[in-house]
Amino acid sequence: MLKFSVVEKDNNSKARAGYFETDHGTVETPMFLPVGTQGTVKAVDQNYLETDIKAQIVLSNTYHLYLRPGIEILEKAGGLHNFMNWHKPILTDSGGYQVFSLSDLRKIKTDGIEFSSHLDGSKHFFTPEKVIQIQRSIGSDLMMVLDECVPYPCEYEYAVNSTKLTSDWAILNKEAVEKTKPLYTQKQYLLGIIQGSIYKELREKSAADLVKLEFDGYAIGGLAVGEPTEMMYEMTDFTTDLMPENKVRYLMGVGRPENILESIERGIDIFDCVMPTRNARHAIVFSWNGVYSLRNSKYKDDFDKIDNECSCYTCLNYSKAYLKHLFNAGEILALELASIHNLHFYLELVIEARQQIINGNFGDWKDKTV
RNA sequence: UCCGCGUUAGCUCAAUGGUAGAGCAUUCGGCUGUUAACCGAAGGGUUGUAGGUUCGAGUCCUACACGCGGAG
Repeated sequence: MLKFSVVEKDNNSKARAGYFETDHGTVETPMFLPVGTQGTVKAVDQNYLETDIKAQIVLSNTYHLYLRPGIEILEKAGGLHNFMNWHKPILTDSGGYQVFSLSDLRKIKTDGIEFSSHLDGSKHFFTPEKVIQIQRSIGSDLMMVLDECVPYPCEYEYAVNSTKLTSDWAILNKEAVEKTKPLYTQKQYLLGIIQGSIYKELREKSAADLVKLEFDGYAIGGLAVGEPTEMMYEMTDFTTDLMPENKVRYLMGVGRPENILESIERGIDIFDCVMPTRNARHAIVFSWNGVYSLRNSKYKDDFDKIDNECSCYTCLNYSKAYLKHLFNAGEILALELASIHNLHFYLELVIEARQQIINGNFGDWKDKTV
């Protein structure tokens, strides 16, 4: 069982500072997971992730790694940690999100999901058992159950059936983990995913079904898929009350800096999102002074750093004008430098949030920051 | 000097005599468990100049200017 400890609780909200331990190290919460779908956080070398960005854990993806390079290569490499030379914890998503994002290429059946590979059109069938088996081959420290991430809006009738499917699969995921063993030396834990779209009674049912199964931690899935932000906050707030206090809580796919702080306040411990990396590649940078686009012409002769308070590699060495030039010229260094900065900012944000919770000042700090 | 080809958006180029467009560039948006170094929108034109033919000319005719190639 994954041991999650709460270090300090906020007096005025559900925010909490804690940590959990894996065989690849401790993760202090609240924490943000850089997204490394294909065994790489796009445009950022593992060395920067560890030393400059101070990432404590990264997320990777079962579906993508299964298609390429494939489980045979991953096993030959001795697992993903060895393969990508990353020595800290890895969490793998199951492919449930690809049910949502590759909706034209898949068919959902009662016992699993049929995918047409987006790479070569070949057919693949994902079941809860199969997804656990692949995550064994990957060797992720934290595995995710196979679920269905439904779009927004979602008809009630569809959400009822989908939530039941995710609950049924949760049982099979759990059994598959109990029936199999890790291929490598590290322990592997399994997190359940609470679904239910925007319907509170379905979130309640989903949470109840999953809590019974005693997962190592619990995620909220199916949010940040297009619903209004207030609705996302409300569902998060509602759902964290249904989740065990002594298990890590993961809000999948969220989000913007303000979404993360608001969700910490509502009791979430870990987050992942493509936003800092994808937006970096699209010339959008985050800072303590807000978000801005290095595409804008006003930065062409702005020789200040992206953020005067930032201590990241990019800000220590380069100006906005230079970054803008690199983006305009289509130079790949732009993608790397902006990604390093954004991830550094996201990590600093959650690390600072943790410190503020411990100091008993989270609420005031959050209000000033958002 | 003659012959041929060419001249259309900032650039490279489209457009059977019938509402002048595209790509790139520029400017501005959007990205939330990555099919995304991606996607979208906007601005931008006396079609080299001056005439002519025609209901109508970027398109046909004449002259001139400029560029490229060839001949002498």
